[in-house]
Amino acid sequence: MTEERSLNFIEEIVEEDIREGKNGGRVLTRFPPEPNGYLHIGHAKSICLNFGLAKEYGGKTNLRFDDTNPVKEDVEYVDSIKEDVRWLGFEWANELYASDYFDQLYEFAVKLIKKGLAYVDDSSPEEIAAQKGTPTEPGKGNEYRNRSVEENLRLFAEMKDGKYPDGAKVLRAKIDLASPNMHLRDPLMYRIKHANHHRTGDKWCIYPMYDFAHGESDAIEQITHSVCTLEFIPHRPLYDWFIEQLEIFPSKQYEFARLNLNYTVMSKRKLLQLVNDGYVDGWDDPRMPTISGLRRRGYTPASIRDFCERIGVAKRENMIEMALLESCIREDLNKTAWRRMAVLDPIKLIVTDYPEDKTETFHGENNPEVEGGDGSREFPFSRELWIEREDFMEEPPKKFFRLAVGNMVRLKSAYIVKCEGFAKDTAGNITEVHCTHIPESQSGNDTSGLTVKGTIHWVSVRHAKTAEVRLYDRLFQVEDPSSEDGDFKDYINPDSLHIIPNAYIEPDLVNAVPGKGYQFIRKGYFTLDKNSTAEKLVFNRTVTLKDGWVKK
RNA sequence: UGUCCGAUAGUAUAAGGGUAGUACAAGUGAUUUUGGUUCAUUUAGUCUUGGUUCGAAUCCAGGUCGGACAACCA
Repeated sequence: MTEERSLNFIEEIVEEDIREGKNGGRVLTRFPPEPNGYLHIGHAKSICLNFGLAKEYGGKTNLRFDDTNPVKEDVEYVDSIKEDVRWLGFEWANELYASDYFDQLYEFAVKLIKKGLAYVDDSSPEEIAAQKGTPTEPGKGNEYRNRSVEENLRLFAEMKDGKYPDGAKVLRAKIDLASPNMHLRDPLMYRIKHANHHRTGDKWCIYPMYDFAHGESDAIEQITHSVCTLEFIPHRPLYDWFIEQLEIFPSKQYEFARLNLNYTVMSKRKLLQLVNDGYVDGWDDPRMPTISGLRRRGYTPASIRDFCERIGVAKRENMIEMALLESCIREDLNKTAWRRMAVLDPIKLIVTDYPEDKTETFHGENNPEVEGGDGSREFPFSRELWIEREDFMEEPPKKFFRLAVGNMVRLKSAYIVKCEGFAKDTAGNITEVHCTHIPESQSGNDTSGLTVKGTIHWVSVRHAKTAEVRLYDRLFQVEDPSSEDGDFKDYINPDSLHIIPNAYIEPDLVNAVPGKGYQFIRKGYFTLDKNSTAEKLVFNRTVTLKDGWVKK
């Protein structure tokens, strides 16, 4: 009865810690975004991991904003991050900010100065970089390194009191300039920034570096498992050094490989460029891999959580195929989306033997995957219908199951029709398809005994409503834009957005509600765009249906 | 030419000294009033060379390949 599920390496660590009674069996994780951009699907992986761990092992998760750089951060981002985490379905135990700890962090720094483990350096950024050496050559010190504790205490206090301009001085940890680990070569702890902070206002003009704030914040909150991405592995010895010297709670850091998705980019810097340079409509453009973009595109929280579950957690670098994400949303929507009919690229079908003034009302299940169909809706049928241009072929290949002269096809939830002919305009474009119908073949009442291979969707011309439909394709033409030569923006897919200004939709679709997924039968899953209005409906295509039909 | 991390089907991820499994993708067939769904089925993998062992994806050693690390960013 026990479902045997394999654990990822972090779950194994947590389980072992619990077994050994570490931290009294307590599990406290945190999700620590910097409020300088919108969350993306890569963050979703981290969110699902951190919150998932806590949920799984009876613990809690803090939401902590790493807001140590006031010039890049903004409340707009704080708000969007909170919205996205909640939308994904997670609730944090505490909403915290690294800036909550600025006083304590300042005391920590003073303590290190007093221990002779930190000093004020007047060097310029260039000088410090030069003195650090390179990964293969050791760095060397400077005269400031030998300042007395008293002088350091005085200077650091003066830094705090605003006596010096930006960049004049920094506080550095005194560790080892010859360490093979660059992060241990006297890393910066504090820098001077006369900047207004979104939380602390003008209280401070010195701000701690991430490396002197993150581990300490974890310790203050008594985070048991501090989970982050691979690039922080070399920082870990530094965090451990601070914890040891400061004698504070020993949070343990564990690193996993960040998510990479093909045909997109996943760095906040690059996403910001796409937004600022106008390549997309904003952070929530449906082509963006941001949480808000996916939401606007029609992805559901459940599908994203499922995706994060399926990609797993490990330490090797990875590049996940977009097909997996699409598989997750299709699986979810297949079970929940209401079926509707819409014609995106119309051509007129005339049922020549159907009276011009007659209208019949047919109905279709909302969702055949649900027991009972999840209810149904009605739609009118008449002599002239819109069908997809691609559902008729003048010269069909062998296994073409749709309309061609002499072929029969089922009009979904209505009649079987037989194609008798078609009409062309002077340019040779097909303008009409002519059919006759089999009256005994009415859906639900079919006594015709006929079986047909194809079923196509349709909308009554006289009753059709219109809507703008936006079709999205991958944002980039190559799997990994960042690894290509030149600028990643050179590889943007020029056809990533195709707008159909006037698609014909069945009447019931005017009742579509925001946030719900609809399957346009045979065409894909769609959802209302945030800019849709009653006067002008706008649908975004979330994802196409899988298409097993390949022309030979 | 330093330190650290990693390497299992196309893509991910399990197997923790004892049958290399799962998902997605791809192929085939069946069902189907969506060429969807569902079901069945096939293809396809342990970076390399040695060693330990009755037995190695797993442990050890060397190599190869990939990645990370030098910002008053996080």
